[in-house]
Amino acid sequence: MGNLGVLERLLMDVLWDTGQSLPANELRDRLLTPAAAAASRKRLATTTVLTVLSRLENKGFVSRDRGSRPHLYRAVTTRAEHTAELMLEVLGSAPDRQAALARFIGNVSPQEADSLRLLLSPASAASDGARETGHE
Amino acid sequence: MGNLGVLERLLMDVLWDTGQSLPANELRDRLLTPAAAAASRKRLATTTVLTVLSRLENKGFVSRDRGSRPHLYRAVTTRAEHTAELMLEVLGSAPDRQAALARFIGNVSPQEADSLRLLLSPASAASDGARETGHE
DNA sequence: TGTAGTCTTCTACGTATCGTAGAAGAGTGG
DNA sequence: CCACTCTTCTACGATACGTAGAAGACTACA
Repeated sequence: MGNLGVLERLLMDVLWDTGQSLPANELRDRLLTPAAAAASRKRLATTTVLTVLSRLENKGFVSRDRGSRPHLYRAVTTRAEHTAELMLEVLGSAPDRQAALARFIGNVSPQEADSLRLLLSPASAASDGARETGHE
Repeated sequence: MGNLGVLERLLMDVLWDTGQSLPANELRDRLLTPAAAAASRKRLATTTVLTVLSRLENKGFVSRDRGSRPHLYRAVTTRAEHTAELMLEVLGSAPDRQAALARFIGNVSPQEADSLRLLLSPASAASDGARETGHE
């Protein structure tokens, strides 16, 4: 119980990219946008999108506003949260977390290593941490 | 192209736990060992194990010594490598890596944060890095 | 060297997930 | 109340995976 299919992920990416609540039709259209269309897609039926959105809702990735008439969908978490969660999940599934972390660190890019050092420095260690990195 | 099914993973865990090359039957038996049997499993047919091992071989997770008569199977990578690779893959799939890393750091346990600091400290920054953590 | 026993390969089936979408029902605006 | 839009239900094909039998390949011993 974690990962997403290709279309599911594509939709999440659209939702993540716009921070907004969008109706299914809008989402369908944005799947043709250069960003998403990288995966060379044709126009999908609206019902297809709705089906996938329902599945995403069940999985807890999307919430839906049933009040507005065309229902509005939005991502429940941010992409960063999702990514981090996945990483933690992977890490958690290893009995040898230390070793895994070592390997991980040994393979991130130097810039990322720098970021990590910064993020780990006492200054930024505020309990919640991780709020404003502001890139995107 | 990355992840493993439950049984596939169970087998990999057995292979990772023993560093050795093992024949299919031995692997079958070790699936009943407390460690693996946590997933409450009954004894599997040898062919089942062989099928899964073949699939793992195709996926590049396992290599097989066809020279020995009962073929011998061993893990191609270590679990730590695998875990790290997965983590990197997840991280790589995020356009906002910085933010993802920030979230990640914000949620690892304090001990792990310590480990990370250590791993990132100049002392251990030898190019290859990450070799001897020696835990397992 | 023939034969029993072991090991491997091939083939196959059931289930879950996911992409895909039509058909029919529910709600809304005029 | 009627046409149109939106949603829900149902469904089908593909793929991955757990599972294993049947048949063929190989080994070892008599």
